[in-house]
Amino acid sequence: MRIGEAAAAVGMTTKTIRFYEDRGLLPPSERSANGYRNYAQDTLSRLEFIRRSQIAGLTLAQIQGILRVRDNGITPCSHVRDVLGKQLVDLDQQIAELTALRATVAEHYANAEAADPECCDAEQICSYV
Amino acid sequence: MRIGEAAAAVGMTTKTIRFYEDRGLLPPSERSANGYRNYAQDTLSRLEFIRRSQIAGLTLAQIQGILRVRDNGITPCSHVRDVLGKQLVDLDQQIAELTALRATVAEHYANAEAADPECCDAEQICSYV
DNA sequence: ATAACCCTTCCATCTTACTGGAAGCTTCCG
DNA sequence: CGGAAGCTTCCAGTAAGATGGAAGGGTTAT
Repeated sequence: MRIGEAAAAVGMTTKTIRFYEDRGLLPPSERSANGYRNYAQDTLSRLEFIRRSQIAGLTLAQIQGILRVRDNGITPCSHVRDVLGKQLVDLDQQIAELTALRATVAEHYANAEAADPECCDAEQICSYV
Repeated sequence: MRIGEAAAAVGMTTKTIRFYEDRGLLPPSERSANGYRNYAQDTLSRLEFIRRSQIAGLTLAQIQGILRVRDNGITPCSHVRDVLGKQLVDLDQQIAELTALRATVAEHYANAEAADPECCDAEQICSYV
């Protein structure tokens, strides 16, 4: 199947598929006599895997790591488990940081709501931040 | 005071200060006869305001908006309140998204921990993602 | 045959907030 | 006087993940 057909099948653009090939997430594809890329079913599975992984918040670099393991003939299970574990830790940290930031901003906001409009001293630009 | 001195006083680099000027967060500064930038105290306050705002998670574009209001001679209180309110809404949404993502990843992770290492079917690359 | 697509490569652009470096002044210290 | 800082401008590059377009050629349906 040609690139446009593959793209339509998985809901990506041809641009994106070429980009993935360029970035090494897809192996260089077979070409037809006219130079067109020629894809088999397994490429669709691979593209769908990439999408599922992205939905799980993995970066293309992490996805590439998993695919490389698989391409070396090893079942990537334990590698995937590690990546997911690290992702959980990262997410927890991001959530904690955002939550702390939210608290800070909420405090500033409460001050800004409570205070007098003539509050702001020109010298410090704004006393609420 | 020259740019290096100002930078040291607020803990930024000279590069950053020039960058802020370039982006319009600082007005074009006065120059000494030799062409060097020459700063007064109020620039330090402004730089510190920028930093405080960044710690509150505001973007340079938002900060610039606040500074523009102040530079027009208006106390930016209500504008700041609006920006902070929007920031709170944004943060809540980001936190909600990350929390949902975390739940998804945790589920994948739990599956990956529970299953058989021979789980992965080559066709779908990995059944845990 | 001609329009309407599809394909190729390569290069540029987007966002954010800087950072690094080159080439060339000025100033300070000994 | 010499060398080390410090200053100037301008240009390029970073992460991430695409997206857009130009220039050129192939394919298909009518």
